[in-house]
Amino acid sequence: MAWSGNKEDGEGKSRRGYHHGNLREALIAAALDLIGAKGPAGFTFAEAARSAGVSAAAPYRHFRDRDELLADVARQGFERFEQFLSNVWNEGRPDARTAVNHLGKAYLAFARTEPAYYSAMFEANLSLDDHPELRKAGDRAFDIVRKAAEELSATLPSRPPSLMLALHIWSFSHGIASLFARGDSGRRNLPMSPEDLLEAAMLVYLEGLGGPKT
Amino acid sequence: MAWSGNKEDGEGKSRRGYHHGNLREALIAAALDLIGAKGPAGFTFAEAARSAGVSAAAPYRHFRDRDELLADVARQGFERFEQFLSNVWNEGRPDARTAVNHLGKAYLAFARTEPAYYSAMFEANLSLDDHPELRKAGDRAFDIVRKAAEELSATLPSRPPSLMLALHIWSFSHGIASLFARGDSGRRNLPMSPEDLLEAAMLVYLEGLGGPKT
DNA sequence: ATGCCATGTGAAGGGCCTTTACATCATAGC
DNA sequence: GCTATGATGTAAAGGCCCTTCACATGGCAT
Repeated sequence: MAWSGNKEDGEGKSRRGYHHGNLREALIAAALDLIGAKGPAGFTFAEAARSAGVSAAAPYRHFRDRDELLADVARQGFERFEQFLSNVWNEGRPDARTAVNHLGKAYLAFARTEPAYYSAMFEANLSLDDHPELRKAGDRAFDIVRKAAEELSATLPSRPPSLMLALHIWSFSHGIASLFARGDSGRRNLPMSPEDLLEAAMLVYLEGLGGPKT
Repeated sequence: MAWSGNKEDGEGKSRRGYHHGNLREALIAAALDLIGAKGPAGFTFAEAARSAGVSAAAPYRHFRDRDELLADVARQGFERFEQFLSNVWNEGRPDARTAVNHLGKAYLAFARTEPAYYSAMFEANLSLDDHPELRKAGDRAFDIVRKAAEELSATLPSRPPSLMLALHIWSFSHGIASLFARGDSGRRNLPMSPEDLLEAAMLVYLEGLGGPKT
C-alpha cells in the first residue's frame, strides 16, 4: 500500500493501478501539449507515454504507431476547426459576404489560438492516403467553406462557380495563415496584421467578382 | 592497394583516400536527394553521410548539426527560387500584368519541379531566427515579387500599395502551392489545375483593383 | 469463482544525433 | 625537400527514440 490510488496531481497523469483507464485520450492530450511546445517534429511517442505515466510500449495498444497518434490529433483538430468555422459562418448571418469574411478571419484565429492543432493538421506532412479518416475530417471542414461559397455566389451578379470561390477563399486564408499567422518562427515584419491583409484581399477579390456596389 | 583511387561510380560518392575533397557539397546533394525521396522529416544526417561515403561524424566538420544542413539546402533553394522568379519576371515583359501572372505560375512550377527544395524551404519548420542567412535568402526572393508589384501598381489607376500587392500575390501563390501543387499526399481532387485556379484568382483580384478593362 | 482478453510492462534490437579522442593528410614556411 | 600544423575524417560511446515480443495484470462476462 505504498501508493494510494486515484490522485489528480496537476495534469492528468496519475490514477493508476496498472491499467490507466483513459490512456488513449491522455495520450492525445499529451501529444497536443508537446506539439504546442516543440512543434510536430519535436513531439515523441515516448515522451507522450511518460506524460501519461505509462511505459513506452503502452501507446501501441491504442495507436499503430507514432504517426497514427499524430493523425488522430490532426483529425480532432479538423473536427474542432469544422465546428469553429460552422459557428462563425452562423448560417450566413448577417449576410453571406460578411459571414464569409468572418470565415477567413476564423482561419487565422484558429492558426493563432490553436497552434498545436494547426501544426498537426497542416505541418505534420501526414499522408492522407495512410489516414483516410484524416482526409474525411479535412473534407468536412472544407465543406463549410464550400457551402458558404455557394450562398455567397448566389448573392453575386456574376454567379461565380462556388467551388472555385471556396478554393480561392481557402487557399488565400491558408497562405496568409501559414506565412504570417504562425509562431515567431515564420514571422516577417508586416506593415499590417494578417487579419487586415486578408480583409483587404477579400475586399479586392469580391470587388473583382462584381460584388454589390458597397 | 586494394582500392584504386578516383572513380566515379554513378553518383558522386567515390574519389577517396581519407579526405573526401568535396564533402560539403556532396552532403547537400545527398540531402536534396533524400528529402525528395522521403520528405524533410525522413531525411537523416547519418544517411546523407552514408550516401557521401563518409562516417556519421564527418558531416559535423561542415555543419553544426542536422538542421544547419537542412537550412543550407533551404537557403540554396531560395537562391534558385529567386533566380527562377527573376528570369520569369523578365523585367516586366511583355507587360507588368502578364509578367506577374508568370510569377504566380512560376511559384507553382517550382513547387512541382523542385519538391525537395520546396520542402526544405517551406515544410521543414526551420527557425528563421536560428538561421539568419535563410531569412535573408527568403527575403531576397520575396523582393523579386515586391519589385514586380511596384511596377504592376504603377500601371493601375488605383495605385494600390505595392507591398500589399506583393503580399497578396505571394500568399495566394503559396496557399495554392501548399495545398494543391505538392506531392500526392496533399492532393485533393480539383476540378481544375492549380495553375488555372491561380490564374482565375489573379484575374478576379486584378479586376477588383480596377485593372485596365481587358 | 473463473477464465478470457484488453491493457500495460520490461527488455531488446536497431537507428539516429552528437561529442570526444584519435588518425590522416594537404600544405605553408622554413 | 622536410616538417609542423590545422583541416578533415574515423571509431566509439552515451543518450534518446521507435517498435516488437513475451509476459504480467486485472476488469468483466459467464
